[in-house]
Amino acid sequence: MKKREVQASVKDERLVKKRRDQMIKGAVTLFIQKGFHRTTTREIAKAAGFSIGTLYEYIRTKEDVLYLVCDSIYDQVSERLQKDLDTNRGTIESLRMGIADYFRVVDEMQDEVLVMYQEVKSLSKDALPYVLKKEIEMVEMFEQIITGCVENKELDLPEAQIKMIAHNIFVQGQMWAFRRWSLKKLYSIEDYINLQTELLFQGIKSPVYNESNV
Amino acid sequence: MKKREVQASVKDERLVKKRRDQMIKGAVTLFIQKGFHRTTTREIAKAAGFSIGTLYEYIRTKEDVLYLVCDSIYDQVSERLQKDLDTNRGTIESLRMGIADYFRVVDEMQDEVLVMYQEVKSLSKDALPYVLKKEIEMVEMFEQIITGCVENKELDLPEAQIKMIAHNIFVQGQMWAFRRWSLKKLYSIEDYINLQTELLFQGIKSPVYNESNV
Amino acid sequence: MKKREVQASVKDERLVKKRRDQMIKGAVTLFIQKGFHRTTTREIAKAAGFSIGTLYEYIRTKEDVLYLVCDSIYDQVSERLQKDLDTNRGTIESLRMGIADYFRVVDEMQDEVLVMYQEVKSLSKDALPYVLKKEIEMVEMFEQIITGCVENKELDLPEAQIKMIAHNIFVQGQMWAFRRWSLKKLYSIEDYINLQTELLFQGIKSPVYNESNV
Amino acid sequence: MKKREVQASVKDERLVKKRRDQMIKGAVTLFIQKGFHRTTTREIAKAAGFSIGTLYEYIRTKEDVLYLVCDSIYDQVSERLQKDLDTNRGTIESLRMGIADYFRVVDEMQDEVLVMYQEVKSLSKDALPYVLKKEIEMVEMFEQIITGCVENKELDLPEAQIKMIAHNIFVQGQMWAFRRWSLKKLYSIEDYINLQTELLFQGIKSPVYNESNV
DNA sequence: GATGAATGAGTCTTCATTCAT
DNA sequence: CATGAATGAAGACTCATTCAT
Repeated sequence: MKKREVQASVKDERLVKKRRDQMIKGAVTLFIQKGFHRTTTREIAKAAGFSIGTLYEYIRTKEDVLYLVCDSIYDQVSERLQKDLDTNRGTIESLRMGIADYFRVVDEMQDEVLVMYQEVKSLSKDALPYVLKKEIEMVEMFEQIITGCVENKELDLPEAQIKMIAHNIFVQGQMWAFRRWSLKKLYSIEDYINLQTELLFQGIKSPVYNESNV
Repeated sequence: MKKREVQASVKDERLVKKRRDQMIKGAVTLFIQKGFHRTTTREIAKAAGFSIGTLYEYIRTKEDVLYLVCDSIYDQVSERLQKDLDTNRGTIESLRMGIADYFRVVDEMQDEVLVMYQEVKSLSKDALPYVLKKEIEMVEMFEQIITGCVENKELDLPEAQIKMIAHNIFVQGQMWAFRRWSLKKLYSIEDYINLQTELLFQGIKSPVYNESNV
Repeated sequence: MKKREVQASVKDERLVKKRRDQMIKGAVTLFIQKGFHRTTTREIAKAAGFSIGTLYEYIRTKEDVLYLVCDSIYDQVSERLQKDLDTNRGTIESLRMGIADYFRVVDEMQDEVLVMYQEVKSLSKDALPYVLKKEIEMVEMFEQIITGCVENKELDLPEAQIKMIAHNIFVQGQMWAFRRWSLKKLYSIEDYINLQTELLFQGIKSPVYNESNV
Repeated sequence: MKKREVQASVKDERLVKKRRDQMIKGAVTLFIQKGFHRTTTREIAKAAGFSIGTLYEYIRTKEDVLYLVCDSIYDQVSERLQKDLDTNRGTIESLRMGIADYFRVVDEMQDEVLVMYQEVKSLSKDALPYVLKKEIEMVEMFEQIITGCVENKELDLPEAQIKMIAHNIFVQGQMWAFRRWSLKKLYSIEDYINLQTELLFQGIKSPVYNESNV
C-alpha cells in the first residue's frame, strides 16, 4: 500500500518536506498538551513558525496534519525497529533484543506514541487504513522474528500462538506509554523489559507443578 | 474517593437517574460513531429523546455527559467483575474464571469499552482522577485474586510480578475491544480467552529448554 | 392616566397584592446587584419565596416585574413627598422643606432610586409612558410649590424659570443616588441639602458685581 | 490611568482603528435604538459592515464593544471641551463659555451621551473604573475653570461650593440628553443654556430680599 | 511562496415561558 | 393555586478555510 498523498500547493519537494517537518514537530507538542481537537490550526502554524496562510500551502485540511503526525511517528518507530531486527535472525536472542529495543523506543518516544495512540481514531475513514497498515506491519515484524525462531527450532509454537504473542508484545510496548502514569511508579523501563520478557518466556510459575517435576 | 457530583437543576432524584440513563445510552451510541468531539449536544439530546433545554436540566456542560458515560461503563464492568470474583477466592481456578469473565464482559460491552477507552483523555483535569480511580480499582481486583493464590501457595510470585500480571490482564481485556478490527479475524472470544490464559500460565514453550530439563 | 394593568391568572386581589409585594422586594435587591437583564425570572421567583410557576401566575412577562418595581418605587417616593408638601403651601419655607424632604427620601431609598433610574429604559414602549407620567407628576409637585410662592409674592419668577428649577431640583435629587460614588466622599446628605439649597437661592456670589452695587 | 487595552487578533494598528471606528459607529446607533443588552453581536457586525467573524478579530467580548463606545464618546466630548477651555482662563466669561460649549456638545451628541449614560452600568467591574475616570476628569475641568475665577477674584466661593457647582454643571449637561423628551418641549438648547446660566449666577430672585437691598 | 484579514457555518449554553400534575 | 420539568428560540463566540495582496 502506497502512502496516502497529502496535497500541497507548493511544488518544491524539498521545501514541502522541510515545512512539513516543522509542522509535525510543532503539532506533536500541541497534540500532547491538548489533543487534536482542542488544538487550532492557528496554533499549529504558530508552533511551526509560519503563518496560517503558509500552513495551508502545505496541507489541505487540519486532518492532514494529524495524518502527517501519525505517519511520521510510525515511520520513526518502525525504522528504528527494522534496523535492530535485521541482525541475529531466528534466534531467541534476537527476539529478546527485539522486544527490549521496541520497548526502549517506546520509552524514548513516549509522548509521540501516546499522541498517535489516542488520536488515530480522529482520522477520517479515508486516512485510517493507511495508518492501520503501519501498525499491522509492526506486528508482522514481531511475527517474523518469532516465526524465525520456530523455523530454527528454537521455539515450538502453533501459528495461533505466534500471532497472539506478536500482538501482546506490540500492545505491551504501547502500554508502557499509555499507562505510564501507573507503571512508572512501579518499574523503570529496564525493570519493565525484564519482567515482561520473563513472563513471556516462562509464564506463571506454579510451585505445585514444579514440585511434580522433581 | 467519592463520586464526582454532576449538578442537575431538577430535584427529583429518580427522574434525574432516569433521564441520565437515557442520555448515557444515546451518547454512547453517538460517541462510538463519531467520537465525543464530533458529537453535538443537540444530537445527544435528540438521541436521548428530549430537547436540548431538557438535556441541560440534568447536566452543566457537555463534558459532564462524557464523565457520566465513562462512570457508567466502569460501574457496569466492575460490578459484573465483583460478582464473579467473590467466589472461589485464592484458587488458580478463580483466577482463570476471573480472566475469562472479564474478557467476556469486555466482549459484550465492546463498544462501551472502546468509547471509554478512547475518550477518557477528553475529560478535564477535574474529572479525570475520578475515572482513573475506577481503573486502578479494577487492576487491584486482579491483584487481589493473584495475591490470594500466592497466599494459598497455589502460585509463587514476587510482588513486582503480581502487579505486572494484573496490569497485563487488564490491558489484554481492553485490547480485545480496541484491536478487534485485527483480532476478530484470527480468534473467537473463547479462542482468545484460551490462548491468553495458556500463555499466561505456561509462557513460551521452548523445546530446547525442555530437552535440557530431561 | 390610569395605572397600566398587569394581568394575573389568580383572582384573589388580596393574594395578588401580597405575592407581588414579595416579588417586588426580591426583585429590587436583585436588580440592584446585577441589573434587570442579568437577573433571571428563576432568581426573582426564588428571592420572592415561591416557584417559577407561581411567579407566572401573577405576571405575564418578565418586563411586568420591572414595571411593577418601578411603579412601586415611584409610588413610595411620591407618597412621601405628597405628605410633606401638603403643609405650608406657598411659602419659601415650604419649598426649602420640600427639597430637603425629597433629598432625604432619595437618600433613604438610594438603591431603589438607582435601580429605577437605570432600568426604566428597559421598559417596553408600552409601559414606559406610565412610568414617565409618574416622573412628570413629581416634577409638577415642585412646580406647584414654586408657583405657590410666586402667587404669594414670596418669589418673582417667570414661567420658564419655574419649570427649569423644578427639573433641576428633581434631577439633583436623583443625582444624589446615581452619583453617590462621587458625592459621598465630599458631603453628607445634610451638607448636600444645605449646599444645593444655598446655591439655588443665592446663585454664585460675585464680589465684583457686589462692589459695583455699592 | 492608562486606557484599558482591548485585545485584537489583527496586528495592523491602523486597520484596528479603522474597523473599530466602523464598529463604534454602528453600535452607537443600535444601542440608542434598543440598548446594549437587546443588541446582538451579529447586528453590531452587520451595522459595522462586516461579518461576525471579523467583529471578533477586533474585540474579545461583546462588552468590549460597549467599553469602546463609552470610551470613544467621552474622548470626543472631553476633547472638544479641552479645546474651548484653554482660552480665557480665569474669567467669568470663560466659565460662561465653557458651560455653553459643553451644553452644545451634549446637544450635538445627544444620542451618544444618552447611550453612554444609560449603559455604563453594564460594564464589568473590570472596565468601569476606566470610564468613571473620564467622568471625573470632566467634572474636574469645570472645577478648574471655577477655581481659576476664584483665584482671579472674579468669584468668591468656598471649596465645597466649587465642587458642588462643577457637579451640577456636569449633570445639567447630561440632563439635556436624558430628559430631552421633557425639556425639548419647553426650551431650545440656547434657551436652556441661558436659563441654566442665569440661575447659576443669580439664584432665585426674591423680590422681598431685593427690596431690602435698596 | 508567504501573509493574515475576512468569512460564516457551527457550537455550546441560557433562560423566558408553558402546562401537565 | 402551586409546582417544576420541559421546551426551543436565540445569543455569544470559535475556528477551519480562503484569497487578495
